[in-house]
Amino acid sequence: MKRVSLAKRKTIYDLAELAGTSASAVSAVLNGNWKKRRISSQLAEKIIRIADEQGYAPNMQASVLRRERSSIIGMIVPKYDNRYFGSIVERFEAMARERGLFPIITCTRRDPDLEMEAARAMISYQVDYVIATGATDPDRITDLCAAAGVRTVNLDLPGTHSPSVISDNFQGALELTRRVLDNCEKELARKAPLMFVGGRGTDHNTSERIRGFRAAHHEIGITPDENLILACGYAPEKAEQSLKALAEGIGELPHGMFVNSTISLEGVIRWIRRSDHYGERKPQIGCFDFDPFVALLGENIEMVRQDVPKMLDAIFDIIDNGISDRHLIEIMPIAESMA
Amino acid sequence: MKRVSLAKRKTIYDLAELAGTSASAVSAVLNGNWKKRRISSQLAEKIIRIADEQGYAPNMQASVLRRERSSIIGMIVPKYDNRYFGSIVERFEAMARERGLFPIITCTRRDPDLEMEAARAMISYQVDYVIATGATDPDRITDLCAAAGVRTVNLDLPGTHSPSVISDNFQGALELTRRVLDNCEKELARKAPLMFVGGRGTDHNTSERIRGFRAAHHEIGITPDENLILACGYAPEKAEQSLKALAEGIGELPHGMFVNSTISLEGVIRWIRRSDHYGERKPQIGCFDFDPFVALLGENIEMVRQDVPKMLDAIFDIIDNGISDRHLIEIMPIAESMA
DNA sequence: CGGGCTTGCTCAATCGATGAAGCAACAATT
DNA sequence: AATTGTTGCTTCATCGATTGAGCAAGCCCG
Repeated sequence: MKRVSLAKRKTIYDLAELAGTSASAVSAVLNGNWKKRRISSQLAEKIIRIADEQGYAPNMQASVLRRERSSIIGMIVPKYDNRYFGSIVERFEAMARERGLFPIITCTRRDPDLEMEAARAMISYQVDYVIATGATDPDRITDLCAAAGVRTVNLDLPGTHSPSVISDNFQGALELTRRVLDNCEKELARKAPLMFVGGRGTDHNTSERIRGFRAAHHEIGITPDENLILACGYAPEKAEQSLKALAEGIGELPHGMFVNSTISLEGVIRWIRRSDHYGERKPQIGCFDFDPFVALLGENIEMVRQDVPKMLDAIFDIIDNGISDRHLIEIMPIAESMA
Repeated sequence: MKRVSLAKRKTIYDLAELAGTSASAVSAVLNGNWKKRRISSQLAEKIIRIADEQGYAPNMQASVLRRERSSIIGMIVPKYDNRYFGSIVERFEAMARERGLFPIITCTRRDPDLEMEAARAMISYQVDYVIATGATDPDRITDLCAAAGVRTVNLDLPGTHSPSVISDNFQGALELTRRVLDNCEKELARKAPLMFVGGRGTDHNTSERIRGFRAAHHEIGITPDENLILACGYAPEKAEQSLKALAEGIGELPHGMFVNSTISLEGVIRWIRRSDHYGERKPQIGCFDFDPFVALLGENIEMVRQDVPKMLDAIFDIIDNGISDRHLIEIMPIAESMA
């Protein structure tokens, strides 16, 4: 394979020579702090013109190496396979760029080792901040980063060693469960406990949502059935298998269910279709997370949408103000009414 | 806000001092090329132990500054709001990491200016390669990068100044249209032309898909109706509006349609629900792109899934082998049968 | 006309990692 | 004993941008 000889990149020294001036003048001008350095506006204009003509792009490695701060900000994210994380990443990027920060994002597929490796890589690239989103062990990440002098914030799943921004899982689940219970009662003309499907029983979000799920039952005077709580993981297959096993075990399933994520919902809907357990009379569903296609799936599905804009406002509030108290900010999710 | 005094990061000089050796020995050992540099394995072990104890993380900015290659690879992507781009990004990251490359991803929201700005930023970070995915103007990106000695490959949408990997849009659309035509014929007991909804008439993919759409009509001896081809952009709202306008214009719409992306499909389904144009008898739909929830939406929807694994294999084949001929690789998408 | 101030620059050290060149110590060979 | 070779390091220049220190020229003031 022939390697095309590629253009040598221009440096401030090249520009300095072309402008008949010094590299430090060029640097000062292109940084925008030439007023402080008392460079004449004539020289400044000339340098800017030449830089433009030459298509100059600064070498950020050199710049970052020399500076105190890198202005690089890292985000760790579990998956790109749903709208929730997709919108988090998209908005994060935009907000970082607005602030003159360069975002670096890494997808760790809920793998604790990959999370640590990603954090280490980010440290090596001198990030100023790491946002750990939905991390399996946020505190390990925080500790690793802290040792390198890198601040962290947790998003979606909370940690105890750095500030965290999460959804108000209890209130959100309470409200969502209320709606599903209500829909069921209207349809069946009696009160009955629901199922809970998906998520990891060990993670904060799932346990808070289960707490809200229980509370909504108690509110209307019924006792949730512990056997109907299936925190079987997030994967669609897991949800499908758990429902299958439960149906085989107890015969008829409840007419309503709380599903812990769109990803789990995928498995739930598939099982409903395949097994035809419910026949014509579709169960009432509440999904903790929003997807536009789910909204189109039928009128029997309620959703809450986690408030990504507010969550990221809170994240950048923490970052912009250099807050490091280890507190928890909970953002109320939004109930989505069917179109 | 009190600023916690943060740990000073360890450098190879710190490690050298601790090990009673020189920085270059430390560098050689931690790079793994200490055999070439004839460092004794005793010293190597000692240095590795100390680096471990100290939680040393190399400064990649310094490293990249010094090296010839950065081993950073950039990807530009339009959106994170669908499974197609989500899986592209997720797989790209994994494959880059497998090769010891550090991936940097930027979402440009189909904004040509943002695309250029993102490319410039990547050049500043000394990326070795840029993958321009679904770029509105891939050739401008290629030219900008080429001027800085950065190679590019196009993904999803082709360019003419660098190699491109895209779906076989013609064949994919041909096959998808065949299926929908066939489904329609079975239902109506007669042949009739379909609608085409979504995409930009100016982009290569859309025009190729329209060509396939037309070819499938001709194959069964009917003429596609040019008035039924609505390349109205990708946004759901656009699709919804176009359908509304068309329905008002011509009265009854065809019983089948080709939808150019899941994002457009969102608007299509919403319009079908809201307008109740089709009543009980749902239209036959073919969607160029896959989404698991769409698969659950009903039996009247056919989809083709673009073959992301094969596309990325082709991309990395080009990268690994340093190919720069400006050729076009077309990957056949996969027909998804309903569950 | 000399001292002090301002303006408008340049010089040179620095950030941390890398690797070519060099050097000391010892072994092997003639 | 002198030469050559090998082993196992160290030294130092370098990558490109940044920035404190410094310096020359011009101006003002008493």
